[in-house]
Amino acid sequence: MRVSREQAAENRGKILHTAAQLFREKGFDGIGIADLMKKVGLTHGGFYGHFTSKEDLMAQTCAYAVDELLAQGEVVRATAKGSKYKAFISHYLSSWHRDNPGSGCLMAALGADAARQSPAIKQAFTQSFNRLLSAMMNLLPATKTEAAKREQALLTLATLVGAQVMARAVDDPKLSEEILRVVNKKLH
Amino acid sequence: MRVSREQAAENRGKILHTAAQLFREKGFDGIGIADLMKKVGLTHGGFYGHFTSKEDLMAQTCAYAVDELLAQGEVVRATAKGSKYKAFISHYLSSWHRDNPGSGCLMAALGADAARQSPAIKQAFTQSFNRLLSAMMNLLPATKTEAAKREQALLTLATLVGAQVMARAVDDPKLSEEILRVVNKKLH
DNA sequence: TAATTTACATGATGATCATCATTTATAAAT
DNA sequence: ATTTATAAATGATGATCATCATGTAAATTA
Repeated sequence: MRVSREQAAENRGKILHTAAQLFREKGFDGIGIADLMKKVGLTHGGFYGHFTSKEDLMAQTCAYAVDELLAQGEVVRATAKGSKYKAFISHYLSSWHRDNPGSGCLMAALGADAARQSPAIKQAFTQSFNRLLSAMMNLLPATKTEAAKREQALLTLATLVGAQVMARAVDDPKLSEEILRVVNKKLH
Repeated sequence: MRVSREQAAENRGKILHTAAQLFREKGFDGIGIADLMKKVGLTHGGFYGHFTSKEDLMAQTCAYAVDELLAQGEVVRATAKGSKYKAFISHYLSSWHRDNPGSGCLMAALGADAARQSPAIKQAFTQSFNRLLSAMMNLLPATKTEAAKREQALLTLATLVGAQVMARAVDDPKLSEEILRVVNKKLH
């Protein structure tokens, strides 16, 4: 049953949005095409009209997830009272972010997965990384040099990603909270 | 064909050692029992005499990998000229470590995977985390308080893990080197 | 030496997976 | 109004997976 052009485009967007969430929640290997499409509200057969393969979807999802993250970041940025940089750090290290990887940082959720994937996906991931890094640099005081901003953004991003990976991996709630709290404190 | 008790024990150890390597290289979902056993030099059927399930192996592998890491850490520690803490950081952020996740840090290789696994595995992972954290604290000057050592170890570990995850995920060799170099510089 | 135990091999099970050929229904084009 | 194009549904394909029942040969025990 054919649908309208706009309906098809909307379906394609839904696949990307749902994939961006499920991949981050369950990993690239943790979700299949059939389950993904069921969540979208379609059957698995229609998938290959929109994407040539699962790998194709994985690559496109990296870019899509960053689009969403940067849009989400604009909101945090607009509502921040004091330093936008510190507001971002606190937001990143929140327990909400820890408990909702599906709408959170791509690096923390899929960085380790991406490292094991094909060159095509690693390339898409690298572009996403560069976009996130640039966004972080823009939160830093304009008085600093570009080189200094880049170094600080790299260091801070590494710390944030590692903290969130560890906070999510451990079972002990107190330990998980401690990781987020201590890193948040040290980063301010 | 039955083998001797010691041969059986050695086989069990080989399974753990190989699993510890392959899981870190390919992720928990990236390697199957049949391929793992083939790498050990046995067939898949023998696996269930040593472990009750793949999940059982995953949990035991977490502890085993840390045993190896701590033994490996003793070597670095013994051969370090100056500060053992800084020697560890440089070793962690080396390109050798980036390119050999199979014998590297458990957190960086499997942290994101562990977050998605069953409580039993997250529990084993948490114990491994605590052991690694203690080992890091022991590298810090004895003059500091336990609380201060713990905070610094947590912060540094987060930064190291995040840096290695990112360095492995990106495709661009120069960018990957930059991440390791900048974080290494900032951490000294 | 004979009996027993058991580590591993073989082969099968059913589940899940990505992918694709075919069909169907409906939007778009004529 | 008729034709054409196509998005999605259906169902099948072969591959891979974890797990297990059974067989076998050799180590252990008696």
